[in-house]
Amino acid sequence: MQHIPGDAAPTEDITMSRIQLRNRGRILDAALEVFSKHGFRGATLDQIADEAGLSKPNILYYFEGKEDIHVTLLDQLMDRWLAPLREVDPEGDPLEELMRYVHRKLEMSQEFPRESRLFANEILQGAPRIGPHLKRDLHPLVERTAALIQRWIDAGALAPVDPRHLIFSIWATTQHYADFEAQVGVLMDSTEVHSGARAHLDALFRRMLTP
Amino acid sequence: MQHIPGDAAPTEDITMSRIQLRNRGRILDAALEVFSKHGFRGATLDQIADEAGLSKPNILYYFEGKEDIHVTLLDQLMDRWLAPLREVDPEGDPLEELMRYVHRKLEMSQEFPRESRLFANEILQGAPRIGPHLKRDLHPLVERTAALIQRWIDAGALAPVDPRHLIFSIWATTQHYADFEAQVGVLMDSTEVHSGARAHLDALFRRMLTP
DNA sequence: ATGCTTTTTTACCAATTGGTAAAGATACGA
DNA sequence: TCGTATCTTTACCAATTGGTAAAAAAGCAT
Repeated sequence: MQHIPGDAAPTEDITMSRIQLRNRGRILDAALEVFSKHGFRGATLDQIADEAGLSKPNILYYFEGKEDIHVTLLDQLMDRWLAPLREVDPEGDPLEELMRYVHRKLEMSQEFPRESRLFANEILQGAPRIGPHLKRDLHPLVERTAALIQRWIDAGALAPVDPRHLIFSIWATTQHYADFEAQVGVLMDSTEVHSGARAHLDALFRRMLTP
Repeated sequence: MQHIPGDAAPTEDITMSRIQLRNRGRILDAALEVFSKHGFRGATLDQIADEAGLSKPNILYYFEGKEDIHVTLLDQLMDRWLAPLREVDPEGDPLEELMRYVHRKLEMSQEFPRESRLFANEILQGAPRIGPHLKRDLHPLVERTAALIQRWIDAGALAPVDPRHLIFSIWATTQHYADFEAQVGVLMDSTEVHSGARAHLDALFRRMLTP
């Protein structure tokens, strides 16, 4: 009688049946596919329903609406996306910690290109739905990391760099391989992209950061 | 009697009246605004008409349809976008030529953020309309430039880099400031973005490329 | 002014969109 | 196996979408 799925669940899932778990999963995966390809406004519920193998009304049984699906997707994404930055260890070797971050970001771009594109789409369109999220979660995390990098620089463990711009450059170069895949694919044989990118970005940032 | 504007003009404008020139300009500018914000599928003719200060049917008097506007915009853009790469001078000083390219790309990202986002949107969505254009125009240009860079490296004038990945990194880092402006704006005071980016990218690529 | 062309508006479509109501089918515990 | 709660389908909407037909209004050369 309760009909949890779509209803604005205040505390979110108290319990979810196996069917609910499976279908919500299918829907979110289908939505990731469609949203990452066409952006929020360009995606349609029909496309998502088709991709998920469910009827449109059935999808609206599990989610309150198109926006609900999109927001759920972005929320889930944020955690996974910020994790590598959180794992930068203040106690580790500065250069190796940052290089590990570069490599993890590149691997994520290669392993989760749809997620990268979903995020890119949202930011491109002015971050209308994820904006507050960025301010609340991303901003303090970047501040903390920038301060850490600055301390490392002051200690002489890294070459002097603007920490925030460095972070931007890492994001830009790694995500480029996912977000601009259609362009990269035209210009390079896709077999050599992976290893080539790894070696190149390693050299680029190692040279930049070695004192 | 001829009604040139929207009609599939084979050789394009033979002559265009002042009104045609003005209104086509207005429409393309409005369309750039809307397409760059919402992508092709997310943009509507009504929005474009509104932004242009013209009625929807009037817009369809000047262009064959939504797609025609989009393609026209992308065609115009490609020339401007590829110009800096074309201007890399094989006779100039290798390092300074590439640094000049970096700075020009960054300036374009700052001066024409809408164009950058229009392009990013198109690529993100798999380059459905500009794909052939990329293969025909961009690919040979990149090949040529990559070969030039390789020659410079072989001559010992540049540090050894994968030329294509270097080009990707330049594109990624410079366009990031336009395409991800919504994110950059959350993380940095917008007054320091411009000069900071310039100094940072100069250091990044100079360090990377200096033999 | 006149007659012609170019431009703009008004009044429409047919298709697609996100979303709903309610009946029907299915699972599942007692 | 029965009853209840969960899940799914069918049959719809109202709003928006890209686009058209045709009349009305400007321009403009003579």
